[in-house]
Amino acid sequence: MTRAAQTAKRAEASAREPMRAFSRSLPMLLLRAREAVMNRFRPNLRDHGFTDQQWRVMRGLVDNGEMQLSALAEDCCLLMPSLSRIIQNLEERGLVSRRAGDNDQRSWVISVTQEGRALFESAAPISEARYAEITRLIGDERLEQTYELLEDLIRVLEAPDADDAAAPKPQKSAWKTP
Amino acid sequence: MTRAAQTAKRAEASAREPMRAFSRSLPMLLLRAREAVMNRFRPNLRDHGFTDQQWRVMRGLVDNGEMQLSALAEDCCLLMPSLSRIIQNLEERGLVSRRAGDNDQRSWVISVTQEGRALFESAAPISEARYAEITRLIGDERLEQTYELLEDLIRVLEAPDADDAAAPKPQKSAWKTP
DNA sequence: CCGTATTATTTAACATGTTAAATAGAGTAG
DNA sequence: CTACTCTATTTAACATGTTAAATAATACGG
Repeated sequence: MTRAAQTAKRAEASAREPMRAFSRSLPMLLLRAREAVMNRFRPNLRDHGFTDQQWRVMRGLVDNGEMQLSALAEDCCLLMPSLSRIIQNLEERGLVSRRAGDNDQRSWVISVTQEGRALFESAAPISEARYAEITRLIGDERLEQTYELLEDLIRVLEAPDADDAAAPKPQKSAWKTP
Repeated sequence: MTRAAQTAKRAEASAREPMRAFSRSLPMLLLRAREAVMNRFRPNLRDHGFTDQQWRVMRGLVDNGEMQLSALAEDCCLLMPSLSRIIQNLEERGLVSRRAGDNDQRSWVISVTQEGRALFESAAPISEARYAEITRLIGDERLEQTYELLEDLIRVLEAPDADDAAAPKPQKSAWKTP
């Protein structure tokens, strides 16, 4: 049976079955896949003194230059309370610095220091090599398919349903019932 | 340009570029995809008093019946220290119980209590409905493709490389250099 | 200009992730 | 049987995830 035929057969079967087996459910597969990927990067990150999240922050800042905290949180997929602590940590280690926002005294703008950039650059080549290794193991074409499916998945699920099933955020100026 | 052609073009390009943009890298896409999926389930889980991980444990136990702690950890993708605390919590709430292993007094065997099963079953239908909703939004065929790609990804990355790049675990009876 | 609502960030409290060390039972060579 | 080694689980310590509340600055209607 071809792969396409297998896919079609399962798609047909999915209408009948109550829920996919736990270990093979979409949430578990995404969790295991991410763990499998991160396990390829972690030894290098740890060797350079970074947690996963600290590395995401450094990477975001190096890629984008100085950023406001809330934008950095969005970019790194971190909640503000987590990012707040992470920045404090990185700041104490002299890897990032902050300045007040230009037009808004509530906001902070974060950037990497020279030391931060140097440490990042000492770790980055091995991370790139790991990424190339992963690409080689999966194959370019299959990896591209994976990118596209995941981006579609994110786009579809982050958009609110027509019937508001996912508890949509209230709009900025919510009208009140008269 | 067809989707396949786009895929091929990007695959060709990937050999040149140093690393995919941070926000669209495989680790970030997997993280965002999982968050997007879990956000569909969380409101229901919280309504019933479960964290993500507590729900995984309950689901694993209901699916598989009583399980040894270490097997449960593997099944739920949890580290033993985390699972140890989670079981203590669920035990205090009367949702699971433990007994000593049959042949090994070090091990514990965990099972859901009647109350645990009842609470699980009160939350499960809405979770199933959410899964069906996600399936509808993505489409059966694309979801099946996603399952296959993720399972491949996990299988390939969890297998140790030929050159042991991912720090393979030492075998049970490691021979010593003579 | 004032009072109020809104927004950016931080803090608090508890659950989990992560790594190392501690505990205790099981297995094994001698 | 004893000493040594492994193995299953727990504890400890610190970082992050998550939710609610606190702070402080901004925006806005009147």
